[in-house]
Amino acid sequence: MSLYTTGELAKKCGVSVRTVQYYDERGILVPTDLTEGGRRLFSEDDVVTLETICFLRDLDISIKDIAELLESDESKKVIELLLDEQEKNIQEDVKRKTEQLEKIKSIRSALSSFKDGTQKTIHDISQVMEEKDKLKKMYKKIVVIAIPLETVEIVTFVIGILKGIWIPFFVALAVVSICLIFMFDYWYKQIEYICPECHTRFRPKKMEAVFGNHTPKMRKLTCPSCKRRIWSLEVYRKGVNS
Amino acid sequence: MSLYTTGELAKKCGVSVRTVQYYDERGILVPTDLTEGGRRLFSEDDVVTLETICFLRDLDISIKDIAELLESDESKKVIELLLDEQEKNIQEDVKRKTEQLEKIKSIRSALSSFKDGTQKTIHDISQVMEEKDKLKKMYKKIVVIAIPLETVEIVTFVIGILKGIWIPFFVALAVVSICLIFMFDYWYKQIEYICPECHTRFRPKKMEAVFGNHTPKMRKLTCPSCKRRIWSLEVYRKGVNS
DNA sequence: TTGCTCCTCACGTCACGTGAGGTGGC
DNA sequence: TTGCTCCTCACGTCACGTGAGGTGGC
Repeated sequence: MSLYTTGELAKKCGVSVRTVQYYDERGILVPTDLTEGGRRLFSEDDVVTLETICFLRDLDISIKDIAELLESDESKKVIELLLDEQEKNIQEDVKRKTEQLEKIKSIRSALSSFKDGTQKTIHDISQVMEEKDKLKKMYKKIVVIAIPLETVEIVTFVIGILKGIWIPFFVALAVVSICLIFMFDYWYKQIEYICPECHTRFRPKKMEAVFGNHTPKMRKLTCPSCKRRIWSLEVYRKGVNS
Repeated sequence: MSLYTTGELAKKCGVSVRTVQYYDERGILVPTDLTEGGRRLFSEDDVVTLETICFLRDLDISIKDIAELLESDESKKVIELLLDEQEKNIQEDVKRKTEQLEKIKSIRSALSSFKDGTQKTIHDISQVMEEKDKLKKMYKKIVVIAIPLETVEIVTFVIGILKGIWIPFFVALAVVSICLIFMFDYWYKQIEYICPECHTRFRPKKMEAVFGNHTPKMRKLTCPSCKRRIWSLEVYRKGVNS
């Protein structure tokens, strides 16, 4: 039976000498023997142990847990519990990191509308993103109400064409128009914009809010502070519903 | 302009007092003022700074990098570089963790064929999984060779049926049979099995290897050490091709 | 005898958490 | 005056890496 020195064992298993020493210190890889000079000597069994440790460490299982596992001989359940737990941990990590990746994407696209990269810019972007969910919820509400309204309009219009009865259409048109005005008001009360030039949060004039050129997240508006007409970022108004 | 104490600021931003103190220590959140008694006083600007820090920390950006970012005012490129780097890091992490999840799955399924949960069992499983890639490669080779052979057999068989010319079929059959014997030999030389009962690595008898009941990863074999006929795990033979 | 390996402290990493013991401020 | 908050050390966390200074073993 050949015995290995610390360095030999380390090389065989692809770890550092310090790591082997550390595992001894932590009590999970105790050398089979010591020389008179105090040097560690490891057996083939120790090689197996170290390989096992490396295998578990590759799964990011903590040394504490590995110690428990190695001590509690003959317990399948310990391993299974450990694997379950570790799986959960990793799944949560993956979820978190996936969200982070999404966030980074959003930041990049938001960043492109700002000219500078000041702290204020980053803060503005963080604000936009914080309140994104609230904005989304509001738009969902609007869509949920708008769809049946649109349906009624189309149906009454078709009736008008097919049967020549136009009264339902005009009644619907009136009702829908009133609803749209209310919805606009609802929306207008809950949003504001950030000027990417001077970082001011402002509310647009109603006319601009209605007719301004826009994308889902931005709108070409005149900033009341710096007076520039510029693509501004839509955000949920602070203080509403809190 | 209202000023915040450490505790107030911490509460407002949802962090601990100690964290605020630590950020001051690291120089990224220096209080606007100090009382005569040495207590920190933070302004509204400091709130913005802390919110920015929290936003960046949520992306696991290090305090060192945050410090650089906050100091280098007016530099969009710094942020973009940071985001790029962080994105890479996170993607690598996700990749690694996804692999870990796959591994855990495999371990669970391998574990089910063992009765105990000894260190040896874990080591056996680690060995099985280490050499999995090699096994897969070998099977790929076999399949790549087997598919054209099978095709030739089928084609010649069809020719036989349609045209009554059977000579090509029998010639092909002979050739294919010889190839299959060589392939079996190739396979047989590269694999061995682990007995889940006594943890012995062994090579099966040829007859059992041919006719033994099996799944892709296991085969019912007689362990030469403990003599039990048991579902054993297929592994790549140690020392081959190294 | 000369390199080389190995040994044991002991500090550094990273972003805080957690006391301890003392004090400011309402 | 009494709680409450805040202050500054200073140690602990986790799995090692990295010297320093000394020694074993071929």
